[in-house]
Amino acid sequence: MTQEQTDPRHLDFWSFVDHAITRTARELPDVDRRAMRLVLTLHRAANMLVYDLESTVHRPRGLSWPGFRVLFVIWLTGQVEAKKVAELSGMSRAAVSALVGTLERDGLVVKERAPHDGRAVHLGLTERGRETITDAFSAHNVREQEWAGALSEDEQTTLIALLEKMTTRSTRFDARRRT
Amino acid sequence: MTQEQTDPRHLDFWSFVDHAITRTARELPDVDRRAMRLVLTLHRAANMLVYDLESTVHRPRGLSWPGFRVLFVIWLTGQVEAKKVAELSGMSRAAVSALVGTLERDGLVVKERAPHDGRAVHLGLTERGRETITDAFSAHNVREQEWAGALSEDEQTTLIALLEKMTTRSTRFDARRRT
DNA sequence: CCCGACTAATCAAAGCTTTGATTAGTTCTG
DNA sequence: CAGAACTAATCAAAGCTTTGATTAGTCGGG
Repeated sequence: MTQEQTDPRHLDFWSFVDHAITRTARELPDVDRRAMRLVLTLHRAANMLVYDLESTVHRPRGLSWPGFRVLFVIWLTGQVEAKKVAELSGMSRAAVSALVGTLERDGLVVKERAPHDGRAVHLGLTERGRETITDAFSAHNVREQEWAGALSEDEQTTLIALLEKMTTRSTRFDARRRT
Repeated sequence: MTQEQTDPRHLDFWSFVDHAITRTARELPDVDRRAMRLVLTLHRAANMLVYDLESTVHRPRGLSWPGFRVLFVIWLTGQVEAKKVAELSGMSRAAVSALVGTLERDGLVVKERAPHDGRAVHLGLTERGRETITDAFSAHNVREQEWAGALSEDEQTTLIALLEKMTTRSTRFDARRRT
């Protein structure tokens, strides 16, 4: 019932995925190892990337990662409804609402009632918001290039295509999305 | 200075990446579009995957995504120090400490002082913890297979290889990692 | 033996996220 | 035109995350 335990002391961040797959397959023989490795690897890659970008680029500029994302969306769309920002950034409306609170307090975003709909709020950047996002995005892209540079251009193109294929096909089995 | 704004109302979650790249390249001509697309696509894929797994598999079983990850690591390693769990799961020690608090309260994890080091805490699963993680992981893997099934086996293998290459090479430019 | 350096865990404060309820404003329908 | 149905935003409560400080225990050198 209880699995035999090997000594975990030799494990580290890098060897953990292999260990996890081997051991899980022993416990649960029906497991699809390839799918398991795919999800573990994808999750880990995204986490590392975000942690690195946030700590080297955004926090030093006083932005959080979600704050950067919201600012980025508003920068690219101009005046937008908060609802749209939530949809485009993949966040919940409540999260955007809270986030805009701090961005407004920090003088990066302005909020005003929409002219033809008393419920909606239109968001826009302040001058300082614009300066912040262009500076942050430039540094962000430099760092992105370091990450992408681990792969050849063809490899990058392939990776993008595979990720896009996986996400667009996820609608076929009704993957849950934020509404 | 201020960019001309197109009407953002026609934009949606799927078209946003293309729009973002086109518009950013217009504003900041030096941007590397491929690197930009890579990071946007990777981040989005990982988010969709986690959101789907968490809402269809884990929340219905009373687990959060981070809670699942911690339980998973303890399941695979047996008795471990909290520090090791943090290292293997890629979380901070403080996060693990807080998370273990709720997992212990929910009767899934037990905490005991390490025999030969009065500072360390050893973590283990309760019987209920073991039942919970095996049930959750089985459902988790079924769902993973749906995601992976969007790609052929060769494509899955390629995707895994590219992600691994990118993450292992990230050490070459000193990507920040949690310590 | 004891002091200083180190290390494990936890705490504290601030911020972000989630779901579900609430408030306010709009639109459809009879 | 009034009420019902709907929609945008916000609030509330609970949980997770981060960094930096604190507490407690270990260990090596003088």
